[in-house]
Amino acid sequence: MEINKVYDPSSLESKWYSYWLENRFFNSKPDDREPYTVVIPPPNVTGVLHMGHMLNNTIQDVLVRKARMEGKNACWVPGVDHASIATEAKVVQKLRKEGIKKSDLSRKEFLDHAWEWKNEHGGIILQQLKKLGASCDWDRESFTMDPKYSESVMDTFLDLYEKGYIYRGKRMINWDPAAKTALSDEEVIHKEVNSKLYHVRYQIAGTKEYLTIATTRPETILGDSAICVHPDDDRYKHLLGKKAIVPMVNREIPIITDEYVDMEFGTGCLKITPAHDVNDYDLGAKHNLETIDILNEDGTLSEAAGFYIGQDRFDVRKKIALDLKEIGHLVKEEAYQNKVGYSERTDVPIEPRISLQWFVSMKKISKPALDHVMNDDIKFWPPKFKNSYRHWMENVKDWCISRQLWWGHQIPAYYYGEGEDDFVIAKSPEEAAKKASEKSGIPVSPEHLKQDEDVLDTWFSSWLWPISVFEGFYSEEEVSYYYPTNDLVTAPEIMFFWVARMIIAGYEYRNEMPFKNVYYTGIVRDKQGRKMSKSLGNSPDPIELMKQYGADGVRAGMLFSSPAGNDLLFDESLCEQGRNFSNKIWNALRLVKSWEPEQKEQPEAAKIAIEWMDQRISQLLGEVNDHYSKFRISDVLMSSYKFTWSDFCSWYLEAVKPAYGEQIDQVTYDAVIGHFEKVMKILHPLMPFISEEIWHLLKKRNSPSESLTISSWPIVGELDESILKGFARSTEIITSVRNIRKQNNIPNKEALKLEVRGEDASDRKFHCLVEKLCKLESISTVDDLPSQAFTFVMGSAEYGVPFEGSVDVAEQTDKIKEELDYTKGFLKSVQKKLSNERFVNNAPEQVVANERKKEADAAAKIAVLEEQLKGIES
RNA sequence: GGGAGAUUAGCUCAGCUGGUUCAGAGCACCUGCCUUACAAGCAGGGGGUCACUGGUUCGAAUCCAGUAUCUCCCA
Repeated sequence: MEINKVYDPSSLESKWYSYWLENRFFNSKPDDREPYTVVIPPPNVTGVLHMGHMLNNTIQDVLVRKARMEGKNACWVPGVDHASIATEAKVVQKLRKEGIKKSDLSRKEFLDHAWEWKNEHGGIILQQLKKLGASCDWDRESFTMDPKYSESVMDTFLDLYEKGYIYRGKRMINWDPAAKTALSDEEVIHKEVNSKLYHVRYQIAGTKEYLTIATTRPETILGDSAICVHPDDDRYKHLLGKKAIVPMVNREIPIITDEYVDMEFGTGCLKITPAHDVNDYDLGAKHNLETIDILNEDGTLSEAAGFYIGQDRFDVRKKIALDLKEIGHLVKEEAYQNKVGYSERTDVPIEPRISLQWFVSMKKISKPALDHVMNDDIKFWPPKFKNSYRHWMENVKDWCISRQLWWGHQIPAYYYGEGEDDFVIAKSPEEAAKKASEKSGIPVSPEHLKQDEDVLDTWFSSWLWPISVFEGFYSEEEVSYYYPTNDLVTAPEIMFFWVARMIIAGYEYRNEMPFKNVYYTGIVRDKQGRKMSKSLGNSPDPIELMKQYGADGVRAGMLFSSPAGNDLLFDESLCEQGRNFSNKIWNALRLVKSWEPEQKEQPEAAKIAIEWMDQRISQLLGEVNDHYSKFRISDVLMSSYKFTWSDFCSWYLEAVKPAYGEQIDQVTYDAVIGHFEKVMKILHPLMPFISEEIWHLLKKRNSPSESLTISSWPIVGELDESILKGFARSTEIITSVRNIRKQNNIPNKEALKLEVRGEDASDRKFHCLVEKLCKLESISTVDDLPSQAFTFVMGSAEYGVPFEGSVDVAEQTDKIKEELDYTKGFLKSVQKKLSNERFVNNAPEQVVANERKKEADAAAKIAVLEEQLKGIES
């Protein structure tokens, strides 16, 4: 059979992916096997595949494929979330291009457009994941706005409202003036920015005196309702009870005291704008201050401001500074660094704003979620994230869940009157009418009800993900089998947004954890350590990468340097390394397939190599299984990589390789195929495509049921250390002999002899290997090594390669002396330790015994070297 | 401002309860090789006061304290 010299993944990958799908290897139904469940962190429906997804989904696929091979009923549920803000923005933008304004559309018309967009362009990312080899059960694809899913969101809202966890209230919230919606605290990103501190003076009413405040947001003085100083601040004691006059608007506001004020900061005078600052809001409530909302929802100034009406807040900031200067109220401006909240989605500065919103009261409902993580019922990998989780949970704030958007789950609140409390929560207008009639005491018909215009935060639906994807609110059939899921693989960035809330929902609705393990991946950064982002343009296109290096190559590339929770400095050369690895495996196959076995005697070297390979695979499996159990996926890859390249290819295949022109014997051939199969099994979760391809080339497989994807994970056998040690020793001898060849320019073709003195009998078993891999004519045991020889010492055994012609005596002597010096120094340090009574008395017996062995070994080696030296010099 | 973590070879990182896994791996680098699977390769090789300063100990990369630098999270 002709096999290409270079591995070409392009056609093979699509072939195998289709094959897997056709044979429904990824589909799962409850049965009597142990389930292994993973729910995908649903990407944003507007999303396209980026490197973060690649890392995250590679890891999930590795875990899922391994579990599948272990005989578990593996179920990986794919899907996307509806991403209220992002999708709505996308649709608005698209409509604008078509000349349609959102404000000209009815809610229904807008949603029709949105659904059209979703059906045409939404969820591209799921298609892209197939290129990566993701073994999801695609029949289970979920969307957070599917009918059943939506119903569970409504029911949850209803339930939590009835339990008293959901309330409606006027609060200070984070307002996104671009998206014109409220946001939760988690959707605000605090960034350090260079801004200015404006010092503005206010006249004291009825005097010629002034006081000066410092603010980064001078436009908000139009909404000031007090000046606050520290009660102990002697500078201002005489002003208490007086009033200050707000510049420009000339409003008189009280001067009050509160210990909240930091006397050291600025001038020690704090202006209070309850409508536009969280802390000021609290102070305002405490001191019963007027709240003057000077901003419109789009961030322009409102009528209440009195000036600059309709102008943008940032334009006004510049203008008011000039105008204040003009009237002599701007004392100074200084450069200042402070943190400003930005919208996670639209990246505009957030405005704190008071508004009527819906909230989930978090304190009580989140208690079990804190406890079960802290006691490791749910394990975090790496565990260091428990700290920040606890911190967040212990200081959890109420969750603002209403969004002033249309795309999403419309809040099931129905208003029947103008009063703040004139509403009911219901699943349908009919039900609402019934409830409203009861509540108000007057008959209300559905037509008279007005449903809340707002939709729910997207996370209010995705927190139900591990339950709702199995329709767990309506049927036990699937959820009782698949829930709790096993492993969640996600980014630490959404620990609060999502992970914490899923845990809360899990305990609230199933009284059980949603997953047993949470594996936090690192962030994919570029070589310079910068986060990969669209705006920086420093992220490669994953699809292009896969074209270039093969999906397996990219998967390996992602895993090479991704210890759990550590950021990954991505470099394309890692994918290149992955591709090279694919090619290495491919060529190992070419070698094996070039053999045509025949009935003949098995060489001794092959027999021993096979024995060793059995052991080595068992040893590797032990390591790999251990790494998996600790979610050390990059170590799984590294162990498998080194094993395959070095042990399997460089040592094993070379050891069993028939001599040129000869054929291999059947027994060895069968063993090699068997080992190759095991290697493919071990590599399969990491590199599914090439391993499946090779699996089918190694042997004719008669039916899809014999595919690698659904084959069984190999069993770890009993370890025989003597074989592993013996082989390791023989590789050292081989390396030494090769070294002699190299240093003395002895061509490979020239057969050499090796003479040995003082070797253990057990080592002779491996002589045939040494002979073969060093191209030796013979190995013989002698009493004295010839003087004309290149020599080396291992332990107390001495090896020599006899050499015709003259040996450079001086060079040989130097070499031996160097080694002798080192060994003597080593012996001295060991003896020093052993002569220390406190060491001998305090150290564990085993440690002391080890030191004694070191001493004996070193002494023996010194004896050999000294004798050698004598031999040469004589 | 509060908290968490990191600092080991040129780069990316292992190194568990202190002692033969103690100074490691992969990549990069250097030197030889177009050796009949693979130059996307083979064989060999050189690189590190384990950030710094003290302490505990018979013994410290490992434990403790402080210092410096960096990263992240929260307010």
